[in-house]
Amino acid sequence: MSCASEYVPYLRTRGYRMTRQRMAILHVLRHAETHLSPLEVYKRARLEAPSLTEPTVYRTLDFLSEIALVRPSYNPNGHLTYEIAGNHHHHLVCKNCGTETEVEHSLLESLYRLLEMNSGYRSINSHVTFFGVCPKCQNQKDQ
Amino acid sequence: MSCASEYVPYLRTRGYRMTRQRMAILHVLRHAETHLSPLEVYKRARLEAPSLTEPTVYRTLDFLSEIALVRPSYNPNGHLTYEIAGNHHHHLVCKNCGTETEVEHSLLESLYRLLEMNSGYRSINSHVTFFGVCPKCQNQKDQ
DNA sequence: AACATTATTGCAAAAACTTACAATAAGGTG
DNA sequence: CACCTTATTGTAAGTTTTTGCAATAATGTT
Repeated sequence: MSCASEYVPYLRTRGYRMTRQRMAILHVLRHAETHLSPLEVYKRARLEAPSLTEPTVYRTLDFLSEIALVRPSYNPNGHLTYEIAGNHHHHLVCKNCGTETEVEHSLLESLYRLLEMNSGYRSINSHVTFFGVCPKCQNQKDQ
Repeated sequence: MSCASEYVPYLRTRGYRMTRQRMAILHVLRHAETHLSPLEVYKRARLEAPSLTEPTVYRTLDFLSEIALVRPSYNPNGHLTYEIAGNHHHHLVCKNCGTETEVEHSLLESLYRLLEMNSGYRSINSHVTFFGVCPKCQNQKDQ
């Protein structure tokens, strides 16, 4: 019985079903220390659910993002990667070396409220990835 | 003589070359009223530069982003689209209908400075796309 | 204007991602 | 437990994006 079975009621109450494939994918994401690309997810989840195919991985990641069980974000190459939803944070990635830092959501909270007031939009809750140059790479350029 | 020739010195001083293909792509972006997908850029620029190929479009858009002549951003489907760089703004896109609103960069300026102070990162200048629900779609749900 | 250097392109193929649709199986009901 | 409904998957094929490398052409130099 996988640790992912705790998501069953969450799906059930929304009219969705738990499947071996979703179980495997959620399990992989829960135990990943970092963001994973769809291909990475596929490789790992296939071990648990051998019939799993790539289209299903793409669809499932998209679906799980939709219902907020996983959080998508863009890597420096502009490709989507995924991580399990949990502590709400954003990412700051070094343009040069790719090093990642987490950004507390609280830092963005007031900006989101401001955007909502200015634009009339609601429910702004996107995960955002910022790019900059990290301290280490700054020093290298100084030399 | 295309309007894009004014970019020649910008490229030249950085050690890059102006080509018919880059000219065509810059021209297309300058006259586009909105973001364009690589395919759209390809279709339009090909009229000006018949030998143009898709790989070149992808490479050129990436290159022009790199040197800040065009600004990339993500559409609601997560695909990259491009627009000519100019007035510095971000985008707020409706999750539901896709309507786009511009967000003044000044609203983000202080956040960027805050991020830099907290993280030690520098040169945070990413274009960001936010997603929310626009006023029109909010009303539809109320009914 | 011819030549040299090398940035840039086109080509061909691979890799990544998406879609349509028929087959499968999750979970509710009798 | 057998049956029904329909959410979900696999298959096969399409589209989009990326890559390696040889051919091309933009610019500086003579």
